[in-house]
Amino acid sequence: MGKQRPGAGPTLEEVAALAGVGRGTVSRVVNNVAGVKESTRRAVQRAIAELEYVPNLAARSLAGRRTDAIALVMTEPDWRKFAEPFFSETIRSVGDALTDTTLQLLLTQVRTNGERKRFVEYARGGRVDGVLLMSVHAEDPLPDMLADAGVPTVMLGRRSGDESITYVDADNAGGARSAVTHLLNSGRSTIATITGPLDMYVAQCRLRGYRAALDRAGLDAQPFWVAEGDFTEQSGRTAMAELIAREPGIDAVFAASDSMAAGALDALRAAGRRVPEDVAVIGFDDFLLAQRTDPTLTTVRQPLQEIGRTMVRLLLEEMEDSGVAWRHVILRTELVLRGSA
Amino acid sequence: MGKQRPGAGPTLEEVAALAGVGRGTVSRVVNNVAGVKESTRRAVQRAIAELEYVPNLAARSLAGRRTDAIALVMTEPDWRKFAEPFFSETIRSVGDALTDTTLQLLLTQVRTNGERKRFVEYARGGRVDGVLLMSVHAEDPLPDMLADAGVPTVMLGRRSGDESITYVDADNAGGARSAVTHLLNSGRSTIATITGPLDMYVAQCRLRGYRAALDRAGLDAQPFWVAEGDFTEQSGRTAMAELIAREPGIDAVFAASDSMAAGALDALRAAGRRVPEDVAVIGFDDFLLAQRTDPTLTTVRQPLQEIGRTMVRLLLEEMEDSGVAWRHVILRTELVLRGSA
DNA sequence: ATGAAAGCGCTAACAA
DNA sequence: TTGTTAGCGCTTTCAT
Repeated sequence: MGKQRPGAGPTLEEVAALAGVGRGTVSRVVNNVAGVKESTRRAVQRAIAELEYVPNLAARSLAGRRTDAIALVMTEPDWRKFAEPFFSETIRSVGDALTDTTLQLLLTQVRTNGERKRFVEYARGGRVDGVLLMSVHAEDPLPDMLADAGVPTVMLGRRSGDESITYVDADNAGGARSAVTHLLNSGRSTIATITGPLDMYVAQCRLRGYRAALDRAGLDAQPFWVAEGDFTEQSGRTAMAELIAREPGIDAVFAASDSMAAGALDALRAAGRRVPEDVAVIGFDDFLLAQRTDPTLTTVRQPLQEIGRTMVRLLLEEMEDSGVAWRHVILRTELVLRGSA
Repeated sequence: MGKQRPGAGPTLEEVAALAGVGRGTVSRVVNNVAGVKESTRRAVQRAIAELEYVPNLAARSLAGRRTDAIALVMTEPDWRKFAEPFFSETIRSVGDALTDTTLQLLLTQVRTNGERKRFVEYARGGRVDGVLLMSVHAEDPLPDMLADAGVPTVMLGRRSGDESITYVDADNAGGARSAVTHLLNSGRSTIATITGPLDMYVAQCRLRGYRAALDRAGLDAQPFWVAEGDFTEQSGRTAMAELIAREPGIDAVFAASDSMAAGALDALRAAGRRVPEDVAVIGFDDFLLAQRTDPTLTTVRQPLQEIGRTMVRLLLEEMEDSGVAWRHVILRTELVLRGSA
């Protein structure tokens, strides 16, 4: 049945003995440090293979260096959201960005305060070299707890306009503005919006962009053109139904996520509206559409692949020389026309 | 900007000095070991608070005991599946089962062989006390690698009928049988099935159950009544379209996941079939429907909450006294009638 | 009830 | 190029 407990395996010392060298040499071989005669290296490797030696990671990180692990944290109290494509896509892009490294990616869900506390102890305890945060709500104290503990931290998105932690974000206001401007240019004038949860800065920004575009066109955004969702498809359906009830003359909708856009589309069709003839719909990319049969929705596309890469890069830099100032990176979005707007 | 690196915090020794006690005593207080005078305990706690002491987890696990962390691994090469509700539900149920413990749950995605290797080193290196595996394909060597390394391991589902690793599974064959029997009892006779990927034992079992029910009724399962999907909604749509083309007379469908059932429903409606009047549909619960507006599909329900609890319980036991024989637990399923069958 | 001391297995600085 | 050694911060006997 294998060994008793992990940690019951052979040690560096036993390998050294078998290979007839000192422990230092074995350590050098294991860590690929230059300056070991090729023949000795070979002998050590043979001993390692023979004993099926695996370094004890606790000892390694205690002795000084890296942990070789980083955590990607989902601070989302609503478990249903874990199934949103935005999460799986983000996880994937971060995983991809890590393929060339030896870093182990650990995902963690933080829903309750108990889990928050447990995770902070885990991170402060030095079990990870750095932390990536996604989907952070405005009032979440986790980023500051981590920063105060000196744990290198990078967020995907920000909690407010005045953020003192390194983050990577998409140009949400700009993306929303370009979407709505596009709708205006196509001759639409009664343009509703379905926002994300307004306790999230990302949702506020997209709403701001929507308003800015209308403003610039000399139009007043009517309060009853705005309905709040929570980024899920279901909430898009509900919000759209409400909007139609309030203002039957709507001829365009900007949804702050494309899950919500898909929901809105459902609701519009259920109400007998033709899309895009009667109503044009634009969503903000959260990658749902890539998985759907009907990829006709126009979307504001976030460069998620690049967001993942950038987060990892910033985190590695912060791990390298911690204490440096935080940095903010805003990535451009792109309007992808696919026929429904 | 906080401390330099994690691990730069105060040590046990400094706490001991400040509290005027020995290191052993501080250790006892931190670990809630009985046999410390109440006044001393208080003094130590004050010192801990004062210095904001957090134990170094690497040192702790090196010095002997637990790691206080377990990993939940998704061995799924197809990243799209991460968005399936089955995963988020499983994660949630395991997380819930862990609330009363001090164990940190780490999620890990293992898609490539590189990631597999990296994770095995992580686990063998003693960074987790145990591993939970979900969605394991038949040919995946990961479970054996972990077992050989002596890492306590529990799987959700099994890779074959002859599994030598502890697992928890639903009664897949039985659930499928009861579903199809129900359809037969309702007077249906041309019953198709959409299977999961047949390289997964779970899919084979559900197919076997389907066949068994037809057999028992004296019916022959026609080969062209069977179409293979991959558990996703999209694959359900495709498979259903194919089935209709092959056999227009289908009056019932058993889908091996309810994501696929939902897709099948779509395809049926698109083809002008009325559900359940013309065709009855039953899915195997993967929890998609809980999130949908139209919860009318009849499903075979797996007790996922209990599956999560059971996996955690078995893992804890295995961590306790490792080396014990493996155990298999099969949980009963339940047919939940909701109107479409 | 508490202090002292011996490691846990490794890395890194220092010698040789 | 390689061996030796001093810790890393904690748990855990063993005395006291």
